[in-house]
Amino acid sequence: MKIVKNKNNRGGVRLGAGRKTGSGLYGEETKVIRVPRSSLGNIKKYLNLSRMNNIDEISLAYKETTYNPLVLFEHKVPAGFPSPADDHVEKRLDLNEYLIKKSDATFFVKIKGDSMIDASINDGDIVIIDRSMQAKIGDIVLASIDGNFTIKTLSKYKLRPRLLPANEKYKPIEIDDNTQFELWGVVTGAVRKFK
Amino acid sequence: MKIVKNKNNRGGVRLGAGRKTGSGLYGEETKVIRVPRSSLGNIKKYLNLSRMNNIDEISLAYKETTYNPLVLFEHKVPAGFPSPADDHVEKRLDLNEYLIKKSDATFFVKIKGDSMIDASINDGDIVIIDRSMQAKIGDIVLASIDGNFTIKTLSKYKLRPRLLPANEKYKPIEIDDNTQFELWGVVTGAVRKFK
DNA sequence: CATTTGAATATTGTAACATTAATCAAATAT
DNA sequence: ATATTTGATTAATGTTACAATATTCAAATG
Repeated sequence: MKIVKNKNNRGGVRLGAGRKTGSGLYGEETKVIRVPRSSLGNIKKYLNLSRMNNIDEISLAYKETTYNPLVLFEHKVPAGFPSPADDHVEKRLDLNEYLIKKSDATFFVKIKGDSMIDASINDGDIVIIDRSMQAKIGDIVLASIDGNFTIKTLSKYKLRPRLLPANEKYKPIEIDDNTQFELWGVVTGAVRKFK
Repeated sequence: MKIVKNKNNRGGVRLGAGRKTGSGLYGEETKVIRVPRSSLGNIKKYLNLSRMNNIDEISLAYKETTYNPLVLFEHKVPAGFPSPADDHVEKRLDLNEYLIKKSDATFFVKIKGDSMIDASINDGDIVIIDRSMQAKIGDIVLASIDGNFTIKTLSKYKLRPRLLPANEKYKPIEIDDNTQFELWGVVTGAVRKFK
């Protein structure tokens, strides 16, 4: 047997050596989960998404509508506008009820960017999406194109789907056989907070 | 030591016994993957949604754009926005909660006309009004002018209040001593229904 | 013939492990 | 002096292992 002595004698114990926390792919803690094989591709693709286009974040609809009775005046209010304190003219409105049909199939997406500005959907708005609804031509939809999420108007061009941004600055997106195209749901409403 | 004999003598080796493949949650093979913690909630939600919704296809009659839902990911969570990333508890967004601060002082008005179109408030929208809030210059307010109600941006001109429409077609409304002017509240949000 | 029961086996969440990657400062080279 | 090389060190990551659970079957029982 031959004992090989190291040519080099470098390195050694060093204080504070080693990889730093947060130096990983995600820069944060990770967890192990088990997922169905058919979803693996989508999930990995999602994890690899570098940018999100005009989607900021997402959340689910509240399950039980907290019926929060409030007054609604709907009209052109001529002279003699009724006081909101007058309870005989009031209509009650639950925003959840008004804006959400199927809460199980509904979720929210916060909008980033100005690509839907002509449809009065602005940066910071939250749009309401129904996943169970059939998308028709002309509907505003949430879709993913080659891994990027976007909210656009669904249209048709030469027998293929096409996505139209509601802002002249942007071009329509054509879908061909080489385009990964997935429809996530139909935008049924939008809310905005001023204050 | 005491030897306990089983009262029962059932069961035993049986051919073909045991759980069947495909009897699991997803009905298919699963795999284990590691994902960043902030994505956990959305991935789980995605897995839930795709399980309970067997949506098949986009309604465009044209073939192979199969509905293959993808995961949305959430990056930043502003204050007050519930985080779907919470491990077990699936938090949901309550629109009433999100848009209304003081329900006692809040009421709704349905918008007619296009005078606020530049503020992305359109005909048919419902705006949310807080009566208890102190109106500041720049706020969108509900006011009555000589008995007519209107929604405009509050501004100031020569020490007097002035109401600005958010549409170039319309002129600012000046308030003088002969004008009946009353502030009814501050517009804190708006909702719109597409479908 | 219906019900009870324990064996059998897939499922599923999590822990453990091995491999890879990143980081540091001493040792060496220039 | 300054730059480069190097191995120790430690986090990150993908995979396997494992324990607990859920499901299914048919023999034993009533």
